[in-house]
Amino acid sequence: MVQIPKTPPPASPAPTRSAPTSADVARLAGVSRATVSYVLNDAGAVRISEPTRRRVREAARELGYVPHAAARSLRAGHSRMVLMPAPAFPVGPLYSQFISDLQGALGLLDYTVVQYGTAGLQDDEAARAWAELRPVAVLVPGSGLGPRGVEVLRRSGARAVVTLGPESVEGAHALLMDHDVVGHSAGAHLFDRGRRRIGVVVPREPGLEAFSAPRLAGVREALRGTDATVTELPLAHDEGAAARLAARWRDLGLDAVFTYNDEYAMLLMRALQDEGIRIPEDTAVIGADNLMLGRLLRPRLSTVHLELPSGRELAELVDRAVRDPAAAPEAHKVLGASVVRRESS
Amino acid sequence: MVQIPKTPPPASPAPTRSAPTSADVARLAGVSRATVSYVLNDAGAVRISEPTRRRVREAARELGYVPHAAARSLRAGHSRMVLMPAPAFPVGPLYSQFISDLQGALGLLDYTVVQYGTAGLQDDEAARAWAELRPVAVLVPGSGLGPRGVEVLRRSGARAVVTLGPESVEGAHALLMDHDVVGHSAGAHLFDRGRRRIGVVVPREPGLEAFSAPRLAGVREALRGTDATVTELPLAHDEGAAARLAARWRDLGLDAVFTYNDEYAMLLMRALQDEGIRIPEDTAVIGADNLMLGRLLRPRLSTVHLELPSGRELAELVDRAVRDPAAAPEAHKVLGASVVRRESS
DNA sequence: TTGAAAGCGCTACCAA
DNA sequence: TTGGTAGCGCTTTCAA
Repeated sequence: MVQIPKTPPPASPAPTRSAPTSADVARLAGVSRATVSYVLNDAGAVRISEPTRRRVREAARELGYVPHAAARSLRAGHSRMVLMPAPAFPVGPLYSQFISDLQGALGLLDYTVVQYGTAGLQDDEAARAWAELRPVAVLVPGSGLGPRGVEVLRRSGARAVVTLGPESVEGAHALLMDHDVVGHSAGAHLFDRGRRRIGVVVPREPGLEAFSAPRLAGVREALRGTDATVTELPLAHDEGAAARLAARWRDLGLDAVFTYNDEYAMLLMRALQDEGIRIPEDTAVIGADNLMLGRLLRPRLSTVHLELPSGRELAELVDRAVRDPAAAPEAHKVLGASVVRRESS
Repeated sequence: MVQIPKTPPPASPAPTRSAPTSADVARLAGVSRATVSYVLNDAGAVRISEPTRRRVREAARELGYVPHAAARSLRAGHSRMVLMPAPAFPVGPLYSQFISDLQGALGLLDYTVVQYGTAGLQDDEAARAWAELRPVAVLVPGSGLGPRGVEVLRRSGARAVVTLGPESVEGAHALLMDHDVVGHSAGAHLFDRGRRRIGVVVPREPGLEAFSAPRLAGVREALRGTDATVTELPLAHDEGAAARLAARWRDLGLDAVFTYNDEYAMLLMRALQDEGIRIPEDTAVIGADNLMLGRLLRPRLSTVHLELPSGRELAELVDRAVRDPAAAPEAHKVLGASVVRRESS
């Protein structure tokens, strides 16, 4: 890093006097703290004269008063914070978009979404860390939360715990996103296209098993009882690995491959084409996630389009659960999948 | 959404009795709240007998006691929360990775990173919302924070405010990530390769101006005083737009193009190739961000590799600033750029 | 219409 | 070695 000298060392901004409190505002406005609270929260029950209101607001503005969320929620006994663990590794545009939507939708319902950076904590440990913040609801993607974690969160006052993952957890609401439907769609599609010796790419990258295993299982399921075979193809997301796999492609004798997602499809297609294998004549290829890049490949990539729940739907589920925390946990199957056939299959 | 009936409506998990407090633990263990606090925080100054410790821990475990972060930090007068706004739109793998690293590094220094979902709040409004949480430090990417926002945060007790963006803000530390170096590298490279009529893709997507404008400016800068020309090419990230741009490519008479990043490069390359334009013979192409996909394109994509600061470096800057909040804000230029030449230029 | 004061859960000082 | 207690900043009930 290159230090850039600031021209005039700016007067250090006021020797870190601590933050103004409502008492400071009260003092400056010449009223009590209660009055300050009434004014700033637009308390309906109490009538405060207009001149007083003005004085209070003025004082607050002058001091740069910002209420202290911790104190407030301590007093109130609850908050409107919805907590999610921050993803530990880069996630695709699909999921990012989903999070954004969800944040927006929950924001409309006056919740505040907070992504908590849980670096390396495991299960119950993580649940405890989250519970310390006393969120009103917790949303957990993946399968990192067990029944004990759910229990910890509920006992600490979380009125809704929602998992987004392959299976439901005792005591928690569940948005079942079983990725086997993705594999199922892909497998059925390839079978319909007359393919019988079907490869399935399984990423070697850690953290992806949660998705890859069900997708593989879905393919198997779709082909159960047919004469088609399924071959598992472990593959790291780098060129070398793809080239090595492509080199033994003819020996594998596959006539189709489901590549886990569009990015692995691009990787593998490139390697196969460099190897002289024709797509789709020799090998049909289908990806998943319906990313933009699939349309840019040649041949254009067939893919499985994922239908995630809308942010609004999930936000409403959370809100319902918060309002009636005693209700039995709901479990919803929310992952839809549809094949987008292009040229590669 | 499809409702899946749970087989036995599970006994609603204990009529939401509220969370156990340290007083509950004390009562159960037959000690005072002070003792509970000492034991659970391993207070060094005080010696508690082993049997007592055991009783306290046992009681805490039995009740599922989790300390209340708000109460704790209210009492302590500070927290170790580092707050960042959650990105409002999907960001690339580069930035996601950076955030992850940063979270890890700050975690090692015992900070907790929280991404705050600031849906639609603007500037000062957002700053105030963040300030309510009384974070010890605030990290703000982009240019959404003005001097007033910084002031609000500092007055509310934030000991470090760090901006990650094109320019430094009065009162805040700055990690200057001026993307003009990216454009500069690209422009210089294309010039060195003998190109003189240079196009620069400018994404139409909102939210990207913060990056695209400096990248464009960098190209201009690199070519200032030469005989080369720079042509701005607005482009939306979809096939149709790319095809339309490609259709008038020959009229544009460009012999090189810097595509903003690798994804737009892929989009445009595909459209150009479909139009029969040879790369790099007719038009040289260079992207940026050095994504995996560039290596998979044919011809292989030249790109500008971005050197972001490591998470550890930034974490240490934050830590320094927190420890000495009175110190004059530092400004560091942290964005490095180097050309990775492949086949497309 | 406004103020006094209790108390949310926690920690740390001082006393026993 | 342990307990009592004040007080962090806020809201809200009760009194004036």
